[in-house]
Amino acid sequence: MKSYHHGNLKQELIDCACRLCERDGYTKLSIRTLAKESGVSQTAPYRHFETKEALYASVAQDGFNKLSKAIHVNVDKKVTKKQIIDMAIKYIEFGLKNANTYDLMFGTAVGNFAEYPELLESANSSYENFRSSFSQLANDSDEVIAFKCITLWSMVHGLVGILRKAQVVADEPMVNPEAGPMSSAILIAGNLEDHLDKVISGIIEN
Amino acid sequence: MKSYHHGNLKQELIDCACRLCERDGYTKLSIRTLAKESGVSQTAPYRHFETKEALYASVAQDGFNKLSKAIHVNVDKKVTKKQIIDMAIKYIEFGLKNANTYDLMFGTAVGNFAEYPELLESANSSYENFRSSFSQLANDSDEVIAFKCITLWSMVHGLVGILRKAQVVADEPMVNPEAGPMSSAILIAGNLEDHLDKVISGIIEN
DNA sequence: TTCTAATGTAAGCAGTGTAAACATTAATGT
DNA sequence: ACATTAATGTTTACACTGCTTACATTAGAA
Repeated sequence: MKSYHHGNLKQELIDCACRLCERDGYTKLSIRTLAKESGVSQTAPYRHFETKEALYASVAQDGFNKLSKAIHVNVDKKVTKKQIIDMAIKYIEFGLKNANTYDLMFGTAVGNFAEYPELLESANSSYENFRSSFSQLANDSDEVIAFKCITLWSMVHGLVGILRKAQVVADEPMVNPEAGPMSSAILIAGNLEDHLDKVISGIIEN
Repeated sequence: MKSYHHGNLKQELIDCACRLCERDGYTKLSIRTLAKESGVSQTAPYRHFETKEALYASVAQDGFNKLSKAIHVNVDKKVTKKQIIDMAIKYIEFGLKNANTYDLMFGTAVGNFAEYPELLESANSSYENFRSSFSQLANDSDEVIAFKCITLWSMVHGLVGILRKAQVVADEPMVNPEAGPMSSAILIAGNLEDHLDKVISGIIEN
């Protein structure tokens, strides 16, 4: 005996979309299957998401919230370099374990975050905790800290992208493991903490 | 008086796809419009590309070839740090000016490069020139050089991604320019050479 | 010159995002 | 308490997509 109104459709759609996006990649997600999965007509989702991009935005937002939790550091106590290294590791792990969601967060599927204020808010706040943690490490001006943060973030963000490609190629036994940049990337993956220690030290001491 | 056979369809499809992918993003590209553009039936492209992904692979390969040219450095003469900085700038410029193609090269649209040997070859060779240039800068072991290369590449690659997001957000006047990481990224963009000098020096001297 | 492989076409399937018109119900104002 | 309105659902339909299958044409090898 189900009622005409679902009651909690929007959230169920988001949850379902998060699951499917992460499992199959956002490209494979269709609004129709999503609706079917929630036992609702094909076009019902359009009452809650104007376009598919808006749905993506919600999934991405959820991703940023999860990322925030994953890398969070208590900034009330003095933050150590080790904590920043740990943060970087957690970030990379998040990117690798939630690869498909990560695409949605940092790819082009959602063109302009400013069109989705909640998404922008979540994205910014996941960065803010990182920035304020990092700022405790050195006595730099705000501007210098901003530079260093972007540098570190770029590197870690770039590593996620490269390590993912490396994994794919490495899983393919046809490929000569000596060739190309990917084998080097694999090296780093096996030695992540040491590597990040060096790099982060380099950035801090500029 | 046009003949039944096109004569040069494959190359024309690739060229056209490159143009359209860069203009509108690869998501917007359809095989049908591509066929129409080349004055050929809808299914003709399938004689040259088994799937759409195979077509993407060709576009990506073309992208890597162009990237190689854009960042190429003569390794016969002694390579200087300034040349590496220049290389990084050229790389970033390429990523920003050919943003949509860059997506295809480094995103997930082409899942496994190993399935497209020519693409893998082009991708690897664009990295190889960078690596052999960089290796002239310091007297490190191959392994240390590999680490440093990946570090620098990650950072530059990450910067492309972040600067792109920053541009989008910055072009949207609704957004408070003081908020979030993107305004910091913009700072870096305006001061790219200095920034890269510092970072690259840091990586070299580890 | 014949045969075959390469390359083109036509028709059609199953699936997509989304718009428009309509149905049902929850919320609200009197 | 009841009428009205807004929110949320359904049906139908359009234009588009990637891709398959069966068939047509032609270039190049035997």
